[in-house]
Amino acid sequence: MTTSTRQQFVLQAKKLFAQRGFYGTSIATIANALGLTKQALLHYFGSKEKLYGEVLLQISSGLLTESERTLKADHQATERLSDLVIAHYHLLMNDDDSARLIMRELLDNEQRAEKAGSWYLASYLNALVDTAMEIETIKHLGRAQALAFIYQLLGAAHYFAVSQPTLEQIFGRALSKQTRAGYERELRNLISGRLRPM
Amino acid sequence: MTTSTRQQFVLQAKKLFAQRGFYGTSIATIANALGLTKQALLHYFGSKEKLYGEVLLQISSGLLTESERTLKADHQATERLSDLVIAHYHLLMNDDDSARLIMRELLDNEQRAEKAGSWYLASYLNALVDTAMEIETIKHLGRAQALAFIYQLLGAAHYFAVSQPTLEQIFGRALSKQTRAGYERELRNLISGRLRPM
DNA sequence: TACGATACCTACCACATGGTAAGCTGTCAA
DNA sequence: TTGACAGCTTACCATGTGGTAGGTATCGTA
Repeated sequence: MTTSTRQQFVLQAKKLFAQRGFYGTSIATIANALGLTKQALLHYFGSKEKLYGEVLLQISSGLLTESERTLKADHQATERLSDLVIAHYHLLMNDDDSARLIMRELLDNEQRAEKAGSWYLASYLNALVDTAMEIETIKHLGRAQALAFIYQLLGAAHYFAVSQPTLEQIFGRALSKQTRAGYERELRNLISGRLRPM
Repeated sequence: MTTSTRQQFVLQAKKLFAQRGFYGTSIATIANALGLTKQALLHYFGSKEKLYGEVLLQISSGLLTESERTLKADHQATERLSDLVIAHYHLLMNDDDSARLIMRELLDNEQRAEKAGSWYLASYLNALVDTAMEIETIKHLGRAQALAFIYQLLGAAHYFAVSQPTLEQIFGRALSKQTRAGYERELRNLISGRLRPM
């Protein structure tokens, strides 16, 4: 199966935007990576911003549908929450371009309020907080506190996903690999530890 | 007390680099913000890269000395770890330019391996892991697992610090403020929950 | 008073950038 | 057979970029 040229542009752009950021990536670079000229790119997308928007859109809808799948499972709230976070973690680890791009979007959000950065996070966060509020240990603390808890878990996952190259640079291949191997378990420990009655 | 022009450049650059990233910020913009021309900037720093390096250096040494202060307290390892993480959290929240810039550095690390991104993290992480290894609950899991745990805490702090504008955009002023207010407590809950014997 | 250094400035440059205009080529429906 | 359109191309352009060269004004010091 051959991917359409248009889609190839989106994929290539995603990779490069994730690596070097929006300003650090020229449309010429993207196009040349596909053996085309930047005018071909402009032919499809009209402008750099629009291409970027398309990339964001695809990432967001991808994450959204992926997470909806996990949301359907009807375990206990405690388990479900744990599963959701872990699923999110794996998603980010398996698609580090997305992970990086979202993180960048988080940073740039003030400036170029593409606002597409909020989208997926918004609905996703709400779903997670709802789930957390079903749990006794959390419920009585109120929604703001539940959000804080959820956000810590996402942060723990996302930050790690984005840090792989740095960690390898600091600690070397061996230790960082080992850490990666045990990260999910540690994440579960963190969650279950917090959710046990105090 | 008046800050030297040179130092004003560093501060202004820090702010702009944090907001728009390295490529998104031109030296002309930085200089104009101080009512000077870019040649004045080049006079002091020679090149954009060097200015950036200086910014990173100051941030790193700032965080380093700040954290060393906290490291000296001779509580129990458990408390000390908690205090260290909380201190780090406050640091990032009070200096969000630093928080953002470091996060960007984490993302760009592969590319422009300024490597100054590792610096502070390296020694800091090691100190934290050492502390964690003094705790029974963690010790027997080994160093890699301890690192995972530590990294989750830092992620929880750093990710949140960097997300303020986005969160406000999603949840509005009221709830996000409330969440911010309870975040430290929740962070403590997370840590103590994990450190209790299973 | 002369000298050198510091702190800037104007002028300039080569090059990369995002984008426009216009054209060429193949496909496919009328 | 023609005409429209998709999918590109070359040519071109205005603007912004980091950086160089060379100047001027100010000031502490010999």
